[in-house]
Amino acid sequence: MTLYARFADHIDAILSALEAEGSLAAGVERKGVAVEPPRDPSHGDLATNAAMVLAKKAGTSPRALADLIKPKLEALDEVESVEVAGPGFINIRLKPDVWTDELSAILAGGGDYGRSAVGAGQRVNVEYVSANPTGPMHMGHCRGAVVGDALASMLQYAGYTVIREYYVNDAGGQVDVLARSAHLRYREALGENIGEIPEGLYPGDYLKPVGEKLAAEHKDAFVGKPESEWLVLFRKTAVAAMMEMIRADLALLGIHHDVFSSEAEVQAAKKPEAAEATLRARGLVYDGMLEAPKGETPEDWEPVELPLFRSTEYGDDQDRPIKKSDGSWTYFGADMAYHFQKAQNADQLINIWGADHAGTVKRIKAAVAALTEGKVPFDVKLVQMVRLLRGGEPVKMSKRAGNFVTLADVVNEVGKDVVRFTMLTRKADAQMDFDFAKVVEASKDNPVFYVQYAHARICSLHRRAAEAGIDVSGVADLSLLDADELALVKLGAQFPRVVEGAATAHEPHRIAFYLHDLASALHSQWNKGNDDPARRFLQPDNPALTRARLELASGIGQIIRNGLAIMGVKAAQEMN
RNA sequence: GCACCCGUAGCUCAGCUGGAUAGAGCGCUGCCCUCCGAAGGCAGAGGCCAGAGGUUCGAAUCCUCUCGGGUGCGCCA
Repeated sequence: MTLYARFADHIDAILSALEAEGSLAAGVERKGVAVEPPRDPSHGDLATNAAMVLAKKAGTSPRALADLIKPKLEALDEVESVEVAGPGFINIRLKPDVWTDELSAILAGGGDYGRSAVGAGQRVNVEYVSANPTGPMHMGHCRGAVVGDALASMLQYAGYTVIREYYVNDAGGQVDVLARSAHLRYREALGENIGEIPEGLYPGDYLKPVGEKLAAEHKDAFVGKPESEWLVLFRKTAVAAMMEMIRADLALLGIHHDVFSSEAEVQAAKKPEAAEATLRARGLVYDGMLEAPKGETPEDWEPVELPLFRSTEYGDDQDRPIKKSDGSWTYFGADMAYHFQKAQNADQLINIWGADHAGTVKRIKAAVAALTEGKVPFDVKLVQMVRLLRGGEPVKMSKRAGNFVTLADVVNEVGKDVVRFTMLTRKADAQMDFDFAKVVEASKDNPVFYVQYAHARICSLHRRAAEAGIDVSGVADLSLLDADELALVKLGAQFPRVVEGAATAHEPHRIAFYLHDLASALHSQWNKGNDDPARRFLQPDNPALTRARLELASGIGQIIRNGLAIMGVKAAQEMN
């Protein structure tokens, strides 16, 4: 239980006591009452808005209610002083030993400090990456991969049971193109001169091994044969090869999914039919005319009758077709069934999608709401584009030539940890620049470096203490820590709160920003030692003080490690 | 035409699901730096949170409208 949760309970108990005494109207709704660290530390350690939130409903004034709460808070062991301020805030200052105890709790908790039970074991399905199996991962996929993976880890840390899932789009036209491209490479492997790769097929060299494999296994059995004889086989083989490649690329980033779901299997299992039947029975699927798109109507527009899902019922702009005029499922028709399948095995769904799919969010949300009757919360996080730069200049890419920047290239150049951290230094829905030169820069304006450096400094302290022969054995007397040092503990003590907030908001970037703040505070404390040697962590003449300060450093280091672990980044022991 | 995302310091961005005097880095100005670990430190200037209404004890945050940017918009995936 966090400090904040503990005080929320205290406040709750105090309000109940006031009700029992008759000094507060009974049964007042307490929603909205919060205990938070005040923005300005001079206001104290904790603040509650209880008096302001409840005053009106209780028919009293905020100050009057605050004055009733104040003495009861003052009576608590942990509380040093209480002030009523501003419009009715109650500011609480805690005794120093609350913070030294918290430091002990950090050290005792170790890698588990900051874990939380807010998730209460709820099953959350996080679907991310889901890149089409038509080639290697490129940088366009990278951010979603990292955000999704960090989000999944963070949810686990916050007490959710997480399913990491990848949806393999192996049923559409694109994988047919892949199969044809593979057939070309197959003929090439058999010695045929295939010349230029025709427009519309995948030109990448990565299909050569697939062609070679097919040639070795089937000799010339499918040369000059109609598609109907080989398409299914070639598609299957090529998709499997692509997925193997994609998994390897993801492994470079430390990403491993629990479940790979195949669109083709969803269709083969007749899931779309089942979803359609369910919705038809409730009048949510009907056969109707698709409206022409608004704005400029295309000249070749022809109204056709199709089975439509009544997504307008759930706020979409238009009802959406679930089948094409040839009777096959639309992407949406299958995706709807797929989400229904996920929802049957989870209490909550999260999708990480590229921002280019923003236009389809409403319909899939509508589908999930309809199929689960609103019982399964479903969040779609849109991840914005990453602009690749090198020294401020945009990196040139041409899709046609197939020379896009691959994820593997980037990871090999700057390293997994740098990629992962950098991808989390911005809100997911904000655009981001990724500059090869800047992300590896050893300077203060590179948050990756700044956080790692703080951790490395902490590690070095322990090495230095040993080298200097300072005796740091025995139990540390944490009461030797001064106010500035305790301020560092206070910031560290916010970690559990940050994790909970970030987890419930599905915003892993908050961990990165928090770690930057924490690192900044550590560096700042460190720098005080430059002007005043008495404030350095290592005090050769004072082993007891050194011991206490090393504990402080260890605690901060632990939190940095825990935060980095959520992000999937390894903490550096030293900088090179 | 419609929908979605966005508009916060000169620049790049945070802002803890509605809290007190709106923050950080870069850049700028002025001092300081042979320091436990170089890859700097401290301080200062800089804002009508795009604009206008509304909701309430209280709004950068929620609602409506306007302006300005980005993206998407047929049975594609």
